[in-house]
Amino acid sequence: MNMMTQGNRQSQLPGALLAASIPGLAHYEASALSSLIAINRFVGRNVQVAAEAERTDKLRVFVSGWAMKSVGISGQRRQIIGFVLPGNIEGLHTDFHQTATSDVTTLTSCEIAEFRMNDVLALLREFPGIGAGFRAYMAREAAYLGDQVLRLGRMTAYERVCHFMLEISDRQTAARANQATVAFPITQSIVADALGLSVVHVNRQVMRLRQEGLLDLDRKSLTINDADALRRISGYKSRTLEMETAPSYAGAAE
Amino acid sequence: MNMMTQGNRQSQLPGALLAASIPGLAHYEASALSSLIAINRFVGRNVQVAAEAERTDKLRVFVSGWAMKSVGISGQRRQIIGFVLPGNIEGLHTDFHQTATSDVTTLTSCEIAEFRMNDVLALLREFPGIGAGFRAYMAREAAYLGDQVLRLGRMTAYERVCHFMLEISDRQTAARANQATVAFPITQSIVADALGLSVVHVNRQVMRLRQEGLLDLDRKSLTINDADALRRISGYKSRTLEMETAPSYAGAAE
DNA sequence: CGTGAACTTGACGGGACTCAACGAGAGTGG
DNA sequence: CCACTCTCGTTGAGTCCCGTCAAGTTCACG
Repeated sequence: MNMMTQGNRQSQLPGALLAASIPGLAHYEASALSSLIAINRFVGRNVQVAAEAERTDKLRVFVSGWAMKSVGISGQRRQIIGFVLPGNIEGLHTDFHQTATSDVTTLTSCEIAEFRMNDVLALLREFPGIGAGFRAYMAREAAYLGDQVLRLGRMTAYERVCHFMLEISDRQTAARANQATVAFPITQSIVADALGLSVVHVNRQVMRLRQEGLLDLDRKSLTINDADALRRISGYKSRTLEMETAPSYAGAAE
Repeated sequence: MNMMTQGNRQSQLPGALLAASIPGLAHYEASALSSLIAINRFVGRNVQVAAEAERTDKLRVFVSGWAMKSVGISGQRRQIIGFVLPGNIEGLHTDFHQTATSDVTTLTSCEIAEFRMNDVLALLREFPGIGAGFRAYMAREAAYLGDQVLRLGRMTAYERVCHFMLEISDRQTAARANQATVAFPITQSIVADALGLSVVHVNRQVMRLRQEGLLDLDRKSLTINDADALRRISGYKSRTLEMETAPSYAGAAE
């Protein structure tokens, strides 16, 4: 079921990528992070990177590729908690025992920069502002989780798909200009497990949205044709815009 | 709709309560937190303590009483994201703009210790271990959110109610010995909004669980008669046990 | 061109929602 | 002390959204 790691190599500047993933850092904090040593792993599709309740001492940044966080339930059923996209950090959400609270599995082949958690923690003692950045990052992840709860709890299948597509688009166009087409390297079966729906029903909603001309979707990419309509249907609110242009959290505290 | 604050007074030691809410702190870190100044507010039932997208500079600890975090959707519908119980911290999950990502509304009359966020942040620069404690606390909250996603996504109504009741019981008996009866000051309508079900259907599940003898429930308290059966039905895993007895996160990093 | 995974469509059944009515308890005011 | 009111809990009947089952199609890839 699982392919193994395909190769390791020393990266040029994974620390800089980590710093770039955390908005609101001061220059000296970012450069301190850049000095961290990491190992870049290249793993194939469908590889379990972390397991629930498994102790870990790694902090990972996804250089490229997608992954999912999921929990199994009673053997057959599976719920996807969230997705890890390029530039996202994984491994922050460990408890006091440094154990993960969900499985993490790659959905595509991925390049993953792995930091030693102890290195990161050592840096945190010297630069508290980095810790503030981590907390803000975790707060945003919690906001995504809140959106996921909202979708699953009180939305119809149609609304869920609209809301989900907007989030996927949003998270990829955060920094760049608003572009209609983004990567979409996941199957409808994955979408179904994320939205708490059956594959069949997800497909019905996608077909409907296609026929209405609101979006185009294939195995590789997603194109939003009418973002306003999708927002009207689902009540989607962006979580990224307000983050990326933020002032320094640490600085504001002075 | 909202009653106003009923009174303020200077508290004796709210900082100690804050420290106690964060497991894994060293003695000197806990005593540093204890020195923080707070204002204890007494608010009535159904008071909105914080609003989504509203800027806040407060960190709150609930001394007594329950509250809920919720988001509204298209006017009528409402989804409850999670609950705030006595001893819980609210206000950590703000983004870089220090804005909340959900509404917080009291479900009972509450005593709330309010800290100035800037005071807390200043302390964090001196004691990085406290920041680690906050991150671990946020990780646990994220785990609760993950459980919420699991309930809403892939569980039947019957399973959701079982899982939810176990969590409510668990979060109140964390430190104390396993007791069967815990406080339950919320209506079935609130449970419905948390579990993404209709009030009617929640009631049907509760009635069934009563008739099966698995639990007793009234407007004030919840009694778990057969925790094993409920766990078997819902696949519930405790999030508290592993936290409360944890070693120091900061210490482990040395 | 063969094979498997993913997508698509139809038919059918069931779990959960809605509507509706009634009962029970708590708080209020006369 | 007792009507009155309001919220909450409870139960039944009917409906619908969505899951399941099943079959067929398309596409990528060797």
